[in-house]
Amino acid sequence: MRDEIRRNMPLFSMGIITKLTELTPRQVRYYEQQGLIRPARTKGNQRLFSFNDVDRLLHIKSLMEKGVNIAGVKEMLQERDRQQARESQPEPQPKKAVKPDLSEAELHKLLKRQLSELSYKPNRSHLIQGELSRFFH
DNA sequence: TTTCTAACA
DNA sequence: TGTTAGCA
Repeated sequence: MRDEIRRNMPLFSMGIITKLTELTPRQVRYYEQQGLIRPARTKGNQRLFSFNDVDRLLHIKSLMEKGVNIAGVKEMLQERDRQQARESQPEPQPKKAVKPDLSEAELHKLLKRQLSELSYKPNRSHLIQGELSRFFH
């Protein structure tokens, strides 16, 4: 898996990242504070982001745009990290329908939790519920 | 010129 | 989240 090395190679400055993701530097730094990403640093303490960081930031952005809060985003990304860990490590067990079912179920849990939290926000709640309703048949 | 940290009318 | 101050 030398592809992982490429994906994690620190390449992009803050300026490139903000253009690539359309996030503000403030937002990017805040997400780092929250432990959502951990970019490398230059000798001058400048952040250097990898393709993986870009990926995560875009993921974060899309979730935030749907009204998911930081806590929710954290859980979603943790779930993504768990799946990646399982893919990198040899999984000697059943080859097929185990991993997908589990992650799907957990995803639903998380979304339900989000939905109940959002119900206290009279403002956007109807929009969010409309977006998320397809997960609860 | 760009980015960093810290802090707030 | 925005924005600003003061550095490197």
